[in-house]
Amino acid sequence: MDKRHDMIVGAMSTFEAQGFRGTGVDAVLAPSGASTRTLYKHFGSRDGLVQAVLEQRHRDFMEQLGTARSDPVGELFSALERWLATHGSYGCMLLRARSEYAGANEAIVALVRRQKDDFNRKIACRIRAAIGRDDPELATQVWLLFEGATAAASVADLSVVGIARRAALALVKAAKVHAP
Amino acid sequence: MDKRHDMIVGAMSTFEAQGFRGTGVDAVLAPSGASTRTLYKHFGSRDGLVQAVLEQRHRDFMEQLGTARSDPVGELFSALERWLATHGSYGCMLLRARSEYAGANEAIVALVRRQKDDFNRKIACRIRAAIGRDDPELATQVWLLFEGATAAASVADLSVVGIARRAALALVKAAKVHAP
DNA sequence: TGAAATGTAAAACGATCGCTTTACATGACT
DNA sequence: AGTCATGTAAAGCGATCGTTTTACATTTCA
Repeated sequence: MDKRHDMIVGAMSTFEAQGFRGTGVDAVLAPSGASTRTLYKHFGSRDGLVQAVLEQRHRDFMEQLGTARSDPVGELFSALERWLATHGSYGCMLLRARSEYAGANEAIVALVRRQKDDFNRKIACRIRAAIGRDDPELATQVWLLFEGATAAASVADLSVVGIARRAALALVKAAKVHAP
Repeated sequence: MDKRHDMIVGAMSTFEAQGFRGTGVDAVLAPSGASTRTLYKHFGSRDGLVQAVLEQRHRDFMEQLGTARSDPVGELFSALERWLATHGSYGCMLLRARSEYAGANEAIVALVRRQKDDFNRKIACRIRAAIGRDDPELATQVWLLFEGATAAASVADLSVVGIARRAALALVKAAKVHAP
């Protein structure tokens, strides 16, 4: 049962650096040292492993965000900066998978959509903690800054995350002043 | 010389819908009806065609943005909405190519970085037109909203573009009030 | 007219793909 | 002790990959 996790972790780092469709199973299994036989025993297919990797990825990411505390929105971006510093900036793995498997594996496309909905619920929660009420448009704006910073960091330096953070906090502050 | 352009246009729509690495040359050439022989005569390799597609894409996109007029920043997002409505929402093709060819074709990675720098210069120009001075941080924030909306539209509906636009205009307005 | 340029159609190249199979090693648990 | 689960190693499956090649049709223009 431990090997399964090793394969997921190893495959995740390979997919991260090389993309999904352009990488063969041998390269995907190399980091964990697993044989192809074990791959098909555990996951049924290459795409099955990809799905497992994406599910693990989303769990890791959501966990790592922590819970809202003194600065619910700002800490969202602190978490992103920490994540990118340790994992590297390659763009959002979930969206990358979605775009590579569009028209080839609808289960993966649907999975990513659900994961992004999940993430949006978390952001809405942080907004409520920050301004004391729901504000769907503000939540979406913070989401866009978050996704924008994630994408931009792959072609610019990590300072874009702090810049996104200040934009988000400015929008939150403006929403806090004005009545609903 | 016309066939070359047909191949680029046809390949672009195939890459857009199916991604880059997961699509064979036959599928890429199908829309233009060109033979593989013509492909290698014009572009030397499959990757050569990919590069030509990306260059054409960037040109099309930058042209379509038009020139700053009454609302330099807001019109950036109007243009994005128009673009996504006609081309479909699959995420930024340039960033998608970058992430698929990372570790496999450094020329493509470098090309996309240059294209994004180019786009950032255009945004900085719009910011100057809007507030009468340079503001690099504000320009980056508008860029992040733009990239965020482009990415988000692939998993949410097109209304995210209007929401990004309002965030951008709010940030610009705040920058216009306060002194540098 | 006739050679050069530009195109399609189709077969075939070796390499690699995702996947299956056979054979064998290791521990764990009743 | 012996079975069962879990693993590696390695050969091989047919299919498909990017690319090259051969053969032939068409336009262009000196």
